[in-house]
Formats: sequence, structure tokens, C-alpha cells
Amino acid sequence: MPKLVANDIALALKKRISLGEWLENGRMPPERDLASEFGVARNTVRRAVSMLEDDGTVVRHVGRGTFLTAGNPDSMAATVARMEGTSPADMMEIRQLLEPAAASFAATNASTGELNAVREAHKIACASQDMPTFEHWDAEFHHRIFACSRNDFLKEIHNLMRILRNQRPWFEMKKRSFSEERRATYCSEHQLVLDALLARDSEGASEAMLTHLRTVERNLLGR
Amino acid sequence: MPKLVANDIALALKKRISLGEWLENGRMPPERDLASEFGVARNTVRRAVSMLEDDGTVVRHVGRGTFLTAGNPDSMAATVARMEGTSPADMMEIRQLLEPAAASFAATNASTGELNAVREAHKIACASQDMPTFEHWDAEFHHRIFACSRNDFLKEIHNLMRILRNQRPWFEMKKRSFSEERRATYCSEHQLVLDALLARDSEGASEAMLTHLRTVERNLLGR
DNA sequence: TATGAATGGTTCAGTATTGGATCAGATAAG
DNA sequence: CTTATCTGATCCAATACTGAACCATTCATA
Repeated sequence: MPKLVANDIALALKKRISLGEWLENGRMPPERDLASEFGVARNTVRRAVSMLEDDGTVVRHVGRGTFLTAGNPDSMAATVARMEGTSPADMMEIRQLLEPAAASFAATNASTGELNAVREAHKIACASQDMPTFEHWDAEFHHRIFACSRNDFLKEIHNLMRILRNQRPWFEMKKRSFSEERRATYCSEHQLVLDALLARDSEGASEAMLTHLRTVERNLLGR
Repeated sequence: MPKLVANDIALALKKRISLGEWLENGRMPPERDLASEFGVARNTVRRAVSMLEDDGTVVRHVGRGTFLTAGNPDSMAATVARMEGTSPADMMEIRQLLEPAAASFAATNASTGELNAVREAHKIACASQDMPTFEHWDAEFHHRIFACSRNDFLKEIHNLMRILRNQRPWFEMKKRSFSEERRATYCSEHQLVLDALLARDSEGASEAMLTHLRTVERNLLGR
């Protein structure tokens, strides 16, 4: 009998959304179904759903249905796809945020076995004579530091960055910037990181890593 | 039954793949077989399998069949799949690394238009009365700060985190930890972040964001 | 080597579902 | 009376599924 039935329905829907309904595939029932469920004309449901849409709680697609904006299933792949276009400068900026932190975590959390694995990778990288081998063990050195960090999400982000860096534009860039002298520089910088890790000096590990990444950035981007 | 059958089939297939089905030879059944098994047209199965192909779960070869790409832990798809299992604690740790930095970047880089967008999201979030609306605009607030950061990679990482946070286990956790009082706390903390951004105080923005994230962590993980 | 079966790739016409838009009429509030 | 809202209905536009045919490639086997 009161007016503003649409408003009431909108609130009821929000309530049900907040209780986790329709979270499986993120899809709400068709307007026609809701209308009969609420015992109301479809027009009224439409107005209610439009309020949710204005909220940003929901998006509608002709022919497909109405979807919760949270619980977006397939956008993960799209996000990763967009990452493929990441510029070296952007990525270096993020590496300088994450890797010193990872090194710091590693200094406090790593087991001696894990640290030995880091040392191993460092040793092979230093001993390697050709660029692909060095590249591989250099990456492995960084990767194993992340492996010590005890944060699985951080590890996976690093995996992402690693995969991106192994793609075409990056590969060219690394090849161009590679030189025997730089390899030696990287080795000695890695050594400082490793020393700090072994000394369980988290502050020092973080700083050594940051220094190293700044060198890498300078070499890669030519600044 | 509603529609989006292909979507459901894609999810069912992913489930079965992650349960280790078809792992011996890495080969999935022919599309025609799957079609009859699911009781749908082959076109529909094709669309489902195409989704798997798009996110890299699977490769197809004419005349040979459809094959799993799993077994290669270095693939994007496998990395993303592993991320789905990220624990709240791990993610909060990374948020505390990245978001203060994003806020700091935003304070120096954002255009006034972008800052207005941030303010707008903040305003709506504070004014919202129910949990889904607040959730949405709270997320939008954070997202728009990342949008100011001028680092596309950082933005995409945040998108990843946002998607993960909208999935089942997180949703339950947020629902449990939501309360009117906490919403008010978040609003006032957001306000401090916003003030620092508007004052172009990168240091302050970073600190305010960190403070906020520590509150969120405390509420979410109950520490 | 040649053939044919198996398999993914493509296209098309037809049907069903779903949100978008509009309209005439009924009902309640001011 | 006027205004706003809801009802009930109709039509439109976009999307999804069906069923079918045909193509291209691969591979086992005659």
C-alpha cells in the first residue's frame, strides 16, 4: 500500500547481496523472475535494479543479465593480459618497492637451507660466462630471495614480473644493456645482498637490494 | 534454468582440471564428447573451452585435440591460479607495501581532476548506508588512488588484489568484520589520506594510508 | 603412399532469453 | 486536481544456445 515499493525492493536486494547471495557466478536472476518473486510488476523491479546500478553495486547487459560488480570472474585474465604491456620503467619502480622488502623479510625468515640455495644461485651466476646462463641464474638469485620471504603472494607477484621480463621487448633490452663489466658489477652487488642476508641484517639486505636495483635501472633505461 | 551455460561449463571444466583430471596425457576429451556429456551443443562447449584457452589453461590443435598447459608452473595461468589461494595475511602485508607507496606517488603526480574523483568516491562511501555500497566505494577510493599513481603496472597489481578480495573466503571475512563503527573509522582514516593528498603531502599520505591499512588488518585478522 | 577417421575451426539460420523503452490506465498522496 | 508511483502490456535490441553443415589438419592404417 505504501509508495516507494521500488525503494524497498532495492533495499531487500542489497540485503541479499550483502548476505552473499548470487556470489557464485556473480549473476542476479532476470528481472522477470525477480518481479514474480516479489509479486510486483517488472517495471518496478527495473527501477529497483536501476538504483543498484546507480550505486555501482551491479551492472546490466542486454541479453546476458545483471551482474554484481564484486565477484567478477573472468577479469583476472584480462588484468594479466594488460600487464603484458608493462613498461620497463614502471616495472623497475615496483621492483624497487617489493624486492628490498622481500630481502628484508628473507633476512629475518629464511632457513639456512634457503640461504644456501640463494648463495648457490649467486655462485653459479658469477661463474657463468655467457649472457643466457648469467640471466638465468641472476633471475634465480632474485627468485630464491623471494622464496625465503614466507609470503606466497609476494612470491607469485615476483613470478609474474619474471615471466613478463622474459618476453620479447624485455629480452632485447637486457641483451642490449648486457656487458662483461656490468655482469661483474651485478655480481658484487649481489654479494652485498647475500652478505647481509647471511648476517641476518634485514635493514642492510633491503638497502643492498635497493642499491642493486638502482644500478639495474640505470643500465636498463640508460639514465 | 537461466543462461550462460558456457560460463558454467568453463567453471566445471576448470574445477575438474584442478582436481587433476586428464593429467596422465594432458589431453581433454574431444569437444563433441564433452558436448554430449554436458548435454549441450558443440558450439557451447567450444565457447567454454575458448574461455579456458583465453586464460591460458589449455591449448588446442586441429586434428589432435585440446591439451592442458598445466605442468608448466612458470606459466601465467599457473601463477594466476596459485594467486587465487592467497591468504588474507599475505595480502595485507603486500598492501601495506604497495598502497602507501601508491598514495605517495599520487600526492605528487595526481591531477586535480583525479583527486576530485578520489574525493568523490570517499564522499559516497561515507554517505552509504549498507555494506555492498560501502564496500564498492571503499574499493573505488583505493582504486582511484592507484589510478593517480601514474604507474600502470602498479594499477594492475591493485586490480589483481581487488579481484582476489572479492572472492569467497574474503567475502565471508569482510562480512564478519563489518560493523557500523568500523565503517565510521574507515571513513575518518580515509579522510586523513585524502587531506594529505590534497595538501600534496606525499609523506603524510603514505603514513595515513599505512595507518589505515593497519586498522583494516587488525579488523580483518582479529589481532 | 593413399585413404579415411578423428578433431578442432568456421559459419549460418533459427529460437529463446534478457535488459531497454514506451504507453495507457489504476491508485494513492498532497 | 495534480503528481508520483505502480501495473500490465507490448515491442525492440543484444546476446546466448541449438543444430547442422562444411573445412583444414593430423594421424593411424590399409
